[in-house]
Amino acid sequence: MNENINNKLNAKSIKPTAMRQLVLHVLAEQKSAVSMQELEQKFEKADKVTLYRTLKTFEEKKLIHSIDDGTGSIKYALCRESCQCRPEDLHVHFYCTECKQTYCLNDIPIPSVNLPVHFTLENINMVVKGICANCI
Amino acid sequence: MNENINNKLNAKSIKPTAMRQLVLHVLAEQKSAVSMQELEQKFEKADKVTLYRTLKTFEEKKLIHSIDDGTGSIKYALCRESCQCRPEDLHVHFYCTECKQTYCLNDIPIPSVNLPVHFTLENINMVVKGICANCI
DNA sequence: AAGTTGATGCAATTGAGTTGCAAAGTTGTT
DNA sequence: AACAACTTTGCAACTCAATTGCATCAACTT
Repeated sequence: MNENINNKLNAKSIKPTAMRQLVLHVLAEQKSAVSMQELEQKFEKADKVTLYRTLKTFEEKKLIHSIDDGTGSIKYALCRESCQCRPEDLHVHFYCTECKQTYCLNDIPIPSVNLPVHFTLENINMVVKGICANCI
Repeated sequence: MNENINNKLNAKSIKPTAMRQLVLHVLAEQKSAVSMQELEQKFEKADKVTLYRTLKTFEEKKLIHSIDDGTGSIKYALCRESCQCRPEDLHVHFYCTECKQTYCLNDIPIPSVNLPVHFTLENINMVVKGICANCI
């Protein structure tokens, strides 16, 4: 298993078990965010629950972030190195209604919103739906 | 039953059945968006499925809009008169982590996003999480 | 009044996410 | 190496919201 994988796990203080190395390896090669179900199918033998808990752990440790794109199944994608999952780290996500893929638009930060007085901000979710460049 | 209710139904060409009048009436008096479950509890006798289909109809006819606030249950709220549910009609939603209510920030339009080239926009969902003015 | 269409209500299903618990694996101590 | 303490994994079973099928009921048409 790639040395890089273990570095990433260690950097976020996640014990590098075989399962976790495998899951991280697969996540790292995705071009779009994946659901638990999709991830499950990428392994021969994979227990849904273990996968579920692995993703939970990764998310807690801010190695990945989850995206609720409104399709009913949550998608997961790697965080950038620098990401702390703070509001200012967040980016826009794009769901293509044609290829049904959810993409991280890492270069597009979520625009700031002027909330009404006395509203405080903790988090923002912004998902744009449309057709991606590949599907036009 | 209020004459206004029937006008609204007629305006969106929805047949004004007793059920629909009732549901619209309840929806109209809400200050925040409600889930199907919450709505169900506001009636003595209410069938979940009828409610479900009523809401679907209302949504199709653009009388209400649904909000996926990330809590796992979809919320519904009345559209404004002028609303066509086009991207430029959309507003930001706010989920308060304290009172667990989801509010339409009708006065805050969703900021425009510069998508990468060849991405086309159909729809945007933007939910801000935090604490609302009542809960501070 | 019969026929057509749409609305409603009940039962049952789907599908994603989640929990409980026991078995297997890992780590540290003697 | 042997043991205890803790963590991770895998199976079964459950929850909860959303959805479908189908039979019944209501309203409108000719």
